[in-house]
Amino acid sequence: MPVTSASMPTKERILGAAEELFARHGFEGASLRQLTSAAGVNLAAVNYHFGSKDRLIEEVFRRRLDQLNGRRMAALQKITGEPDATIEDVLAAFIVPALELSHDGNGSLFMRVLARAFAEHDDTLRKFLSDNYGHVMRQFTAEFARLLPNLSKEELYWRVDLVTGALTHAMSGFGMIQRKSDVPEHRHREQTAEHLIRFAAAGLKSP
Amino acid sequence: MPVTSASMPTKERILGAAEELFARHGFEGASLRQLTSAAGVNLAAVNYHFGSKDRLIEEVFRRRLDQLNGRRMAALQKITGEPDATIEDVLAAFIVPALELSHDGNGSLFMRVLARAFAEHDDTLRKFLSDNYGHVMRQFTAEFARLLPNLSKEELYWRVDLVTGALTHAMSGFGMIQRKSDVPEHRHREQTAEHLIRFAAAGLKSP
DNA sequence: CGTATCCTCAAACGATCGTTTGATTCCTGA
DNA sequence: TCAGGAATCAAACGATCGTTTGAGGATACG
Repeated sequence: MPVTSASMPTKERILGAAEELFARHGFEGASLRQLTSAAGVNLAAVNYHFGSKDRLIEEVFRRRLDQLNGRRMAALQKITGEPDATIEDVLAAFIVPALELSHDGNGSLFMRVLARAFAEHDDTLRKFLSDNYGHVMRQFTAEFARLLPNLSKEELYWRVDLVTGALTHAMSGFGMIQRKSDVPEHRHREQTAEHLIRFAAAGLKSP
Repeated sequence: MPVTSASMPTKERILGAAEELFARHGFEGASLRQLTSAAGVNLAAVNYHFGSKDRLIEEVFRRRLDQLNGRRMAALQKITGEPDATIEDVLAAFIVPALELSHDGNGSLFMRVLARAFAEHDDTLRKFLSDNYGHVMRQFTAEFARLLPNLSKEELYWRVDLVTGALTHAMSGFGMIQRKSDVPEHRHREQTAEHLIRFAAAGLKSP
């Protein structure tokens, strides 16, 4: 199934509408009829281009996570060499790419989709995410382990999990992450990153 | 302990099955036919006893939150008088009742339902929770503000929100909260509380 | 031009959804 | 004992779900 230039707009429009409606109403709550109507395409287009609703869901994740986790891994790579890297550096490698995504186009909607994926305990979806992107979390956890040698493995998993929960919660839009009108966007993003990193670092390093 | 039992009244059996299926498949994902079948009651029983599916959802929350937030407020009340209360004390008042619920009957399933409610941005459900239980979070936030006078209001909301996210995430069962077989349950609950409180306190008090 | 391929479209498929109905059974109070 | 409300039941309601179909339009290449 070659991707022609004519088919690309339709696929992109479906993915965009899917991201928004999945964020707003959940995977089961958003119907293909709502979705294709919002995208301005025919109902059958989803099954034609993606095969099924489940495969569409996977593509929504793939489109954002390939980029997001690519940037995360690239940022982490620069640190692993440095002998004087800090917890804050590793956290920045994890958080900053997500904040860049949040302020780029409809990326913030995707963070809400991601939060839903955590809340869903759907095995198929969890396996898909684990298979394709589990290595990223493992890599970051390994780096945290290197920088926190005093922590037992159990204690480390605990804290990484708590940090993950806090960040997912915050970045999916529950939090106070709202830019004041007199603060330029890139400055706001820096401030948000500082907040999250300071909080998470304190939790990780707690005695 | 089974979620439902033939000896229980119909309303209780429905509520138990609803809690389990809402936790597992979400509010839209769990159908009344699955639900009533699991509860061993007739399909029409939900609409007869609760009026509608939405009202059933509210009752699932009310049954647990009345008890949970009652205990939280009682615990907080004991602290507000004490002049030498600590952040850790306030966090304990918030966390320990939730952990007691998690280890009591099917309370842990309810924490997953609660996590879903956070992920859903459904306005009706959020308004219901805010109207009925919003005063609890406001009371705790006020107490944090008293014990952290250096923090700006904005900074405080930030950190309280991050703590909420971490705890919701952890207590809904993603985390490593699994008791080892050689640790008695009440001791495991104490250890879990210590973990959560230490992490959250460090985040709240971070410089 | 003709034809092969990609794509779109309206329509329909069977399944399942939340809800309602009306009859029937159960149980209690007088 | 028996009347009457409470509770349960099978069945059906209209609506909506994800998916499939087959015809027709669009486009590129010989």
